[in-house]
Amino acid sequence: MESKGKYYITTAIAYTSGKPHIGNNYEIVLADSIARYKRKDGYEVFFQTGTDEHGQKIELKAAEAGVTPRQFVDEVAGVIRGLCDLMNISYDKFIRTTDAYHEKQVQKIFRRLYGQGDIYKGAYEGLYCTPCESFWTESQLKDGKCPDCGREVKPAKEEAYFFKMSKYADRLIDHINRHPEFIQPVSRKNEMMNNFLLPGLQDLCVSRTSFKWGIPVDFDDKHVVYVWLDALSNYITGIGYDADGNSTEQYAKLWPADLHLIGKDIIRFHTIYWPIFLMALGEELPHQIFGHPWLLQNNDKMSKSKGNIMYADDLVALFGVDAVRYFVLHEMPFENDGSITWDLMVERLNSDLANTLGNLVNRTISMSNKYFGGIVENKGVSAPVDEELRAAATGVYDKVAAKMAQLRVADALTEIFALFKRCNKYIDETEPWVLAKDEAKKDRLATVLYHLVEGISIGAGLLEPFMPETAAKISGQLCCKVRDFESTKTFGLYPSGNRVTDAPEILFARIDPREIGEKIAALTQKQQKEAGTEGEAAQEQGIDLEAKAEITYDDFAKMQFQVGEIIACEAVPKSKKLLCSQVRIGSQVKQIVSGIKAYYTPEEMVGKKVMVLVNLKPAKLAGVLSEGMLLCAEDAEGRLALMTPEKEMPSGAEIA
RNA sequence: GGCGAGAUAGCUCAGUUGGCUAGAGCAUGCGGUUCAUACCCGCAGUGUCGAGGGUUCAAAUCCCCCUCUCGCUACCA
Repeated sequence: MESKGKYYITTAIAYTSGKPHIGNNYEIVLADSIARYKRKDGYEVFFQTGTDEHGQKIELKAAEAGVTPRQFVDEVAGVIRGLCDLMNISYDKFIRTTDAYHEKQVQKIFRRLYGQGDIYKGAYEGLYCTPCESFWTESQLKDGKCPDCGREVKPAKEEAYFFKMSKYADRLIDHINRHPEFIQPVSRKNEMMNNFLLPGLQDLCVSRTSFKWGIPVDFDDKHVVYVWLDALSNYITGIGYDADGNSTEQYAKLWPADLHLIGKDIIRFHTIYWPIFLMALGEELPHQIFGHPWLLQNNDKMSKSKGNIMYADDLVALFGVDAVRYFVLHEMPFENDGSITWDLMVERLNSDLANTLGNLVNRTISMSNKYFGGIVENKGVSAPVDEELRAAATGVYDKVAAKMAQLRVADALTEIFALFKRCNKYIDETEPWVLAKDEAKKDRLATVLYHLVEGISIGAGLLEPFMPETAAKISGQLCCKVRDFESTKTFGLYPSGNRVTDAPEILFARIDPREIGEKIAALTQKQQKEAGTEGEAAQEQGIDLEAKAEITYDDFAKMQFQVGEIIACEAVPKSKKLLCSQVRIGSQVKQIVSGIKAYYTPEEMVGKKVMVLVNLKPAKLAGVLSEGMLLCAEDAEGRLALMTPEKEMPSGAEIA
């Protein structure tokens, strides 16, 4: 077949901090389907995926596990790659950000951007007062001087490198406006424009000194390269980019990427920072970035303590690879988050895979064996009903192509299944078992079965990119090759006189919801047990913060913490997140506004004893005066928990 | 607070530039059939198309306003 050109597709690389769940694997199945489809459609596809392996979080997790970061990421990257293989992902390249060629290029890229002035050395956390040994941000300064002692402050020694984002902002805005397809879905484009580009881009800090597990800046080895500059570069280093201008032929051929497939949470990095890095390097921008929605369970994020994490390997063990592929592809809408529940999955698999498709193949083959000893022969005795089947079958490719052009994979699948449904209907219309009773209609019967086999064969050919194993199984049972796309447009290519298998295997067994329910319950329990036992100790995902500058005891002593009792609380009108509390501290009552409405109702606030920062300068929030701060702990998802004394303490008690 | 998206049958959702009895799939009920994995085919539904107002010969579709969800974002002390 003549090549339609190259097609370079990537997924986001997976962070090697732990085993990914099905919500993460969804993306790679989607990418794989697109890659397989394009390949089969005549493109020279290059499909890259991989793992993102640097960062402080990994450094800490490795320490916790008592291994080196390298050992840790080797282990997790192996698990991730194993899941890819399990899901039958047809990647051409699996890149790891710890690969030597990648690290070397990232260093070169950094050096080059520094050399040309796009990256400059600055101070990360503002200004330093030497006598006080304190860092200050500009907003903290008093008349440009140390708010503490009133002396001059100097730029900090804790330096960092920054990238001049603003320099390229206009060009990027222009590019986005000229290429409406650049950011998909379009609603995301508006978010990026309105929230970041139009208000003015901040320069981005692109190095860290607070941890070591990263790619060192080669001319200043206190610093490691910021993980995003490192990670994003994989899209070019993986295909042979060289920052000194000696990029490979493969690079010349493949870049720019045709599609970066990513989750909606990292759209900002891919549609703003990445294009700007590329501009600075003088490289072309990728054609399209698609931020897909999430696969959620009951509109809930998956978590171990809820016991509702679905892992690809568990699902595959329960349902099989293609059933899982089918489910995630079919259930994912285009723009909104998709939901996944066990009930939904069982229902889908039973109705679409077992009933519509599996049973169709099974009944067809079984009739061929019963009536003709497995020989499928076109005797050419046609009837008007045949024409509809023929038209339906040969028209599916165009319909699928139209959907795929818009990356509407779920809709493409629906088109293919419409053909299988049409085949089932055809059986009803032609009633082979009636024909079989009449010797004179034997040739008509043969023709009908031939048409059916042909319809199934075409369907299988179209199904291959999405469910490769199933397509192979069907073709195996029909004893023919999996068809290419071109041959799905012609009806009657199944070799007449061919013999199908005499022992058809069940393609997809029906699932008994009760039986599967028990297995699921076992999985849930196992997860909760793990979360319960290990969760409190080492297994708990720790949270790491950017290290702040050291402070003295005097700094600490300046803050007045006391126990406060909430005596009244109400929501702040016109605000989404604020609660306004009246807090009794000793004999005085302060009004304090806090952004915790999402986690506490005003009713449950009342009566609580909480930790209050009392001597904070009052400020207005949403127009309401706030005279202090309620202290909260915050987890990785931003959930908040008020700090309360562990034993009963009177209001006003000092916390020190 | 700013910007944006959405609210359509029991469930998941489609509904192009306004047009005629508002659709699909699944689930439900009834009928048919028996080759097949208690499967397949047909029929039937029910819907104040979130509330209210307006433009129009005609609105789920355009305008205004309201309610509620959701996303991104903010110096939420």
